[in-house]
Amino acid sequence: MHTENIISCICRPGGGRGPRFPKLEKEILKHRSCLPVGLRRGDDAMIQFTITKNSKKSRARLGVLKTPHGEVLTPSLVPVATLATVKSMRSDEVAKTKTQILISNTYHLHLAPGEKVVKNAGGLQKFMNWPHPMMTDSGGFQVFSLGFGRDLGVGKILKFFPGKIDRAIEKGAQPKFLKITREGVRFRSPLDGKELFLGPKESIAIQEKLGADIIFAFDECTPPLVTHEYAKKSLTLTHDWAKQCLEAKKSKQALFGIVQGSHFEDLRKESASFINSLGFDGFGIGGDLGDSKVMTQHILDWTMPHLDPKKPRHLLGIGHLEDMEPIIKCGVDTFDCTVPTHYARRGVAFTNRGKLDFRKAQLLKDRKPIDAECECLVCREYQRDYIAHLVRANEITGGALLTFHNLFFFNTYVEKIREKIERGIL
RNA sequence: GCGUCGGUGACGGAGUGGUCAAUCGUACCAGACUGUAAAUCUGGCGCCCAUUGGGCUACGCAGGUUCGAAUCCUGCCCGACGCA
Repeated sequence: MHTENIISCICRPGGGRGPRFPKLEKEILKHRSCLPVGLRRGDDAMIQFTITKNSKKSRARLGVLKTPHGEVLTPSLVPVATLATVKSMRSDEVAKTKTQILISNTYHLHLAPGEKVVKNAGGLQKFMNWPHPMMTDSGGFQVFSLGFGRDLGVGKILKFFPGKIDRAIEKGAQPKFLKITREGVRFRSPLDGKELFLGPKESIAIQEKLGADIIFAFDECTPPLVTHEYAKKSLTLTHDWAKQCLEAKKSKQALFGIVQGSHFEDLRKESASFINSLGFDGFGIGGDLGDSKVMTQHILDWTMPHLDPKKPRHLLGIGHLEDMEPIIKCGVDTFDCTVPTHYARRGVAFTNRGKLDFRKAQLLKDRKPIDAECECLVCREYQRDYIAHLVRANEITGGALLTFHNLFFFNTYVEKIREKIERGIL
């Protein structure tokens, strides 16, 4: 039952036809955050998710995610703007890449410039001149990337790791540079050694000041190579934090709970059911995603059936081109990924004929656009030789042009997937 | 013309008798990158074979000293600066 309805029953007995008690209503609404977690459902939040079509061929669906800053047609890529910028790009340029929504980061924005600065500016959107939808990640990924990820030099998906059995992370293990406790995580910045404590309450407080439309619960993103025991223990922590996040939130921002459970079927199912039961506005699917794309698929297959189908599901940190169709077919509505922006700054463009590395000298003699079929501004107005020159000369404009193209290309790619769902072929 | 200092791999620049095919940086070549410690990181970079390894040619040029020279000596060539 929706919160507003509950309040309505209390204040307007007789299905709304009875006498009204506006003062009581106002009072209850004021203390809405004191309601038990289970009663405080997502309808408080200022997002609305409408599914416009369910695929008959897969779990894929089309939807519209309404936020106070506009609508997002789903499935959608969420480009990453960690420090309140899509690196190398102006926000008005990003808007021309078919980007609908961005995600920024709690941990990094807290360290610089600090959430107060952002709040003073009127929130993230005003701060960075992006008057469109936004999310903030909770800092949970940094528990991994600055923790075991840093220690072992591995990413979310384990590709190859020599001696991986000896390096398995056992229950009770701690990363070298941070400490994970029941209350939260004590970080030490690898940049300047600065300490930062982030737990569910801290993360939510920061995200409320940052003011994105959608915020995420603080979780422990588990590394690959964890034992079942470690993952299980970590899961109780993440679940505990999830409840605390719901309790801590006072704003009307939508809060997404994050499903963990590593690559273990029982834990993923348990986590999905539990997170689903708490009354979040939507879901994030996080953590390590196995050692192959097949495994990622399994993980999604275990998870999705346990999540309320009416609520949006965001897959955290996945989005190579070849990943998109499979994850969308599993029922993912939004997903963020650093790949398009990250690769661009390394000189790599994505095209209909594969990756193109602009560091290669041969492109200096190439007068063609990045991708003849791409309709982005860069492909219409610039040629490969110039971009190769910029990249090789280490000119920031090279990274900027490639970022523009990659974002446009990735967004167009998702757009085509949406069309496929629309036409019933996916 | 005299004097001083100097000439090292594509470039900048260490090394000043053996452990030197020569530290390091740049450039170049290759590879990696999935909720961004990321305009980053890793590897290669005289030539020829090779799996560890081996052979050859090299520190301006030509000689010399020495068991051994990029390193010491002599001459020459070139450069910078100073004095005429």
